[in-house]
Amino acid sequence: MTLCMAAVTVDLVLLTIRQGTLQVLLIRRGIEPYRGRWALPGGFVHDDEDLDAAAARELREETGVDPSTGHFEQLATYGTPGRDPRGRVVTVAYLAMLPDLPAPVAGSDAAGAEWRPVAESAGLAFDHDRILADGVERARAKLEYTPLATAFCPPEFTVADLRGVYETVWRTRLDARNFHRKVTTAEGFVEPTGHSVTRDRGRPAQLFRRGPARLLHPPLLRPAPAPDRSGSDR
Amino acid sequence: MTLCMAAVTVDLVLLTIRQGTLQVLLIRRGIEPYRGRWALPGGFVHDDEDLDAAAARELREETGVDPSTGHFEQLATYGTPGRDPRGRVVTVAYLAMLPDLPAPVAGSDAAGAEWRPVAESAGLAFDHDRILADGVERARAKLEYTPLATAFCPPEFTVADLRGVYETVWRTRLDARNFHRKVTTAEGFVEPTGHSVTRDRGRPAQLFRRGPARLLHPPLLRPAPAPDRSGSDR
DNA sequence: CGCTTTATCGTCAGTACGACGAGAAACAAG
DNA sequence: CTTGTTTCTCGTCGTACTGACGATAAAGCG
Repeated sequence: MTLCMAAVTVDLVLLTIRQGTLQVLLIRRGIEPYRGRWALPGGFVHDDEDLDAAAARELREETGVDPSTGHFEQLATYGTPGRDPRGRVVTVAYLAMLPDLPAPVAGSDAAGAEWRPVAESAGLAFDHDRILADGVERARAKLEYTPLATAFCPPEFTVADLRGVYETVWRTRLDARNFHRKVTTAEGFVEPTGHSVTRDRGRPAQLFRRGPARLLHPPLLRPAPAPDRSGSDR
Repeated sequence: MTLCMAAVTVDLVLLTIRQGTLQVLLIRRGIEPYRGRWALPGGFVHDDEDLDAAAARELREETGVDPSTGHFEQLATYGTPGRDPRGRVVTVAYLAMLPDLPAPVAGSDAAGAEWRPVAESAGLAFDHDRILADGVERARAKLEYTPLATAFCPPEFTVADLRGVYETVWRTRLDARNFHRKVTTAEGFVEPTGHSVTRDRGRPAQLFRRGPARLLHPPLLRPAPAPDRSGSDR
């Protein structure tokens, strides 16, 4: 039995919503392999560094954002032989859902870090297409039974903002009135701040902040996910 | 930046239901560290071997079971420095939900492989307590919105068998009549075989097989998971 | 001041679910 | 063979939740 030693990296699927579209932070690779191609940000895990800590460090390095902003979780691990032509590399992917950052990609050490629409992100380096797809699918599913849509929002937001998150991530249109009822009556989903704002036009909207709930009971299900979906393992 | 090379292993959380309790396959360790303690089965990933393939191989080696039996998925990855006193070891954990195997632990190469109740499995080697807990929690959650409870059942089973799976894994009691309605009317959950069997006493029950659905719409929610649950990340 | 736009509240019917009654079909005991 | 017990299966009822959609409130615009 061969004992496998491998390089261990973390890759980040950083999702946010900008200009009404779901966007992911990508880096233009400056070196081979895949030079000039877009890739997910990531890097090697240090000796004596926890996986979560490595991912959090990369997040800070790439975006200057504190991991406590938004939501952060381990996604999955990818280690198919040959996924990196330089040798055996096992990567632990992390998924983050972040609000639209005012100072985007500030302290980034990677040259060409950029928010790019997920819909136009095919053709990434390595197996990052797959990792991104898995991350997006995870985010879609989590919106159903958790209040994590608020992770895409700033500290204070309106019901319409929150609805926009669902509509963007799910690529659906939701009824504003039913959504409003669901969100405001669900226990611990959002809490009113008392303030209100006027956006563009129309009646001013109440501002809310995140509530304490970690799960939605009952969940907020997607309209009709087609008669059957493919196996959602991994 | 230190480039981290690590040994990569796979660990298996193999769950089944035996004698009305949720059980996990454990191995009595014959060598240091943690000699004599129970641990999850697992082993090193071979060179040029995919992670999924390594997990499937271990499953076959430990149980003689084909991975297509039951359900099999990646759970999470654990790589905290010091989790293995021998050096940096990153382990990719896999979760399997298996029917009660007629020939249990047959081709097992590990000396003392044994099915043991999850409830009595505290004090495992390494961080396996945590991995097991994560696996059980994942299984509990998946029963809600997937038809994977059938993975614990043999090819043909009764509604009562299936209800037993839910009751055992959730440690709850469900109303037999409501459960029967839910299962038989949910699209693609189960399909009648036409046969029926008499178990101990009582009216004979219809036999079913797994249906084609991968998701339950709407889900089968647990009664009342306490007012609030802790963060369920990782 | 109407008109448009957005936010919020309300209504109504259909679906799903929890609680529970009742019949059907087996076995065991008398 | 009858009665009782057990388990499976079908129904009923009230409540909760959801989807469709009408109506009102409160802003900006011309």
